[in-house]
Amino acid sequence: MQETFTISELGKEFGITTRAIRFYEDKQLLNPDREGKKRVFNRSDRIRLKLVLRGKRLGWPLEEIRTVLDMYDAGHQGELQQLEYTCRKVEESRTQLEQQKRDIEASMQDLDTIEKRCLARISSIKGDENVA
Amino acid sequence: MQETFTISELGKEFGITTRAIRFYEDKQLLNPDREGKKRVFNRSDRIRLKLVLRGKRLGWPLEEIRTVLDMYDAGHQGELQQLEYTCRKVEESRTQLEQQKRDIEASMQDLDTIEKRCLARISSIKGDENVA
DNA sequence: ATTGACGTTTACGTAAACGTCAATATACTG
DNA sequence: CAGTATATTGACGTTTACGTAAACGTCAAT
Repeated sequence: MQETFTISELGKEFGITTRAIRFYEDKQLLNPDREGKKRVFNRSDRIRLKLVLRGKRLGWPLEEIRTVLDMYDAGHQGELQQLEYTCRKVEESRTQLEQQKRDIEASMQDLDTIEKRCLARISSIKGDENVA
Repeated sequence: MQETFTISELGKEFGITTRAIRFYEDKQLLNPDREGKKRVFNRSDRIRLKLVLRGKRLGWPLEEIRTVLDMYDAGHQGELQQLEYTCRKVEESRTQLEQQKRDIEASMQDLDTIEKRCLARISSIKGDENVA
């Protein structure tokens, strides 16, 4: 595995545009090094980008993704105040994830119902075809 | 439980504005009856609205929510073509939900890690306080 | 008769999350 | 050394999902 990555390498790997990556940096989600003017992403930057995309798949706004990313760092250094704040944020995120999980379960069940109805109707149509 | 609902009743119940509800109607997510010009929502409209909000919590765009809502109806009536199309759409949604579920599990684990680190640091700080 | 609570449509405003140029620099490549 | 590829920073455009008035109708209660 490489040590560093260019912006277009990461774009290709994750199927996003370089514009998007620069936008994430602008929004403080990423903070790559520079060689001259060029961005140089290390492995940790790449992981952060992965986390951004995971957050996106869960429908989180970038602002919220940023606070989660910040929690990763905040766990290491910081004062008591900060650490306790982070703990509360962790709880909030957990609550939200649990809600999303329930929503997924419910949606899955609904999909099952829909599919069963569809398959039943399909086989009834095909059955009629055979009868006719 | 009431038979019908006004727009503001539903807004209050679900904590959204009437503007949002009208917007959902405009985007074909809802189709309430009218008494004169006034919208009259029945129980099924209310359930559709619930489904809309569930979709929103999962981060789906309204357009996608609409196709899911359409699947609920498409299961009942329609021709073979339509039914098979719906089945494929069901599969797509299932795949996406499974991805989201994986993302939630991963996020949960990350939150655990973060919290443990935080609690460890907190107790170490408080411990130092006692020692000092 | 008017006030207040609710409803309507029309229309412009806005924040988020990029897309899409344009102009420019830098690097390697034949 | 010209050409091609890749990078940069603006800056304006676009889509989604509403917010926010404005201007008006309706109906019950004071």
